[in-house]
Amino acid sequence: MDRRQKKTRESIFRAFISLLSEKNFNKITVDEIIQLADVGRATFYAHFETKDFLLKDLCAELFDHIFYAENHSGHTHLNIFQCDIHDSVFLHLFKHVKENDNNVGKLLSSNNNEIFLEYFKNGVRTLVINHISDFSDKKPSIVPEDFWINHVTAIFIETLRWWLKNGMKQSPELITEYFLQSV
Amino acid sequence: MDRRQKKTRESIFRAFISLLSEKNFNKITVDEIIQLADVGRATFYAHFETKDFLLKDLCAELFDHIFYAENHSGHTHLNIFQCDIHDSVFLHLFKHVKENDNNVGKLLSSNNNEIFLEYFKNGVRTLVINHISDFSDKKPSIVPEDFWINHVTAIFIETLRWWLKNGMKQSPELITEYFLQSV
DNA sequence: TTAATACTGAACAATTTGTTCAATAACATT
DNA sequence: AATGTTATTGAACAAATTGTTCAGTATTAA
Repeated sequence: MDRRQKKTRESIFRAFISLLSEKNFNKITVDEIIQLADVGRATFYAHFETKDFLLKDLCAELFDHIFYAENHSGHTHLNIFQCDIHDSVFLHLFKHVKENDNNVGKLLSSNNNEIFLEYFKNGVRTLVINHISDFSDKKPSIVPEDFWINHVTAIFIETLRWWLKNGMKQSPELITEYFLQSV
Repeated sequence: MDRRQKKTRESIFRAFISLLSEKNFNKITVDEIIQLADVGRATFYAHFETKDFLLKDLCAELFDHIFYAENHSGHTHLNIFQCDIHDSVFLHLFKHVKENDNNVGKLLSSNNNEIFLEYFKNGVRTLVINHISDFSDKKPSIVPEDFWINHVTAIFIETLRWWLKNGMKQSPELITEYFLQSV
């Protein structure tokens, strides 16, 4: 990719994240973004069709490298499995968020944009589906499988949000314990 | 309240709910609302400062009579306790939503507006706090009290959303069982 | 009947959005 | 270093939307 394109794109993302952390998505104007990013108006629209697409692209940028990756044969798989095999994937995810807290954390805790949360939720859901057998001994027999997947996903998300809201005081290991115990 | 005011207000709410069920809050224009509600532009702004306030007022309209009520001495209390004492409050809440599914249900299942969900969540949270002792025997000892309140609240909300998303096929009694068992 | 109040609808300025275009700058390649 | 390609710029533009104003009309409560 052309160096200019990359710089513009990153500059817009940076500005956008900064604005998102202090105000609601719907209150942010394109003018604010391009002024903070210091790019021309036409440039913005050359990169992103609308503000909605900007948000969607940002989601992809932030999450895809955590959740998904492509191997050489073009298949998509869960990228998170490639990391340290000794951690549970959930502990691993908590660590990811903590390391990256200027971006993912900031956005997940500012309860602004469903699109963002929705995107993240889908990633976690995929993860949960792949690990649902770890929780099957805790599943009450009367609830349907689909309910249970939803349930575990929601608990993970809410644990994460609680952690972020309270300033990530606990270690990722302890939070993982909270998560696992409360399922 | 003047009969005209009441009619106008209700007409706007009706139109707004109808629009909310088919498109995102941010995509709805004031023009669409007043055309569907069949009221003048100036009238709309005489009732609601902005579209945001309209949403907030709608939340109050739909939820306050479920969650809160004022007694004659002016104190606010949980209205839900006044209903059938034999039901658990949670079963009761599921019933409320089912009866009112053209409004509350429609809006909660269309994952559009955080303001709406946030408002609802606060009501549920108050409820959970008042009943947290019912769940204390299930609470893992390592998690903090505040975490646990969050957790139970989230499970209730997610159970409700799952139920709505799947067309409320289960009875309120069964869903309450799902909820209680998965805590 | 009357006085107060709510509604109307059109007109208005101010913001915001998304597009266009010609000029300029940065880039990759030879 | 020269060249052709591509990205960026900034200004100008129409269209859509917001929120306000006001004089005229209709409804209400008493």
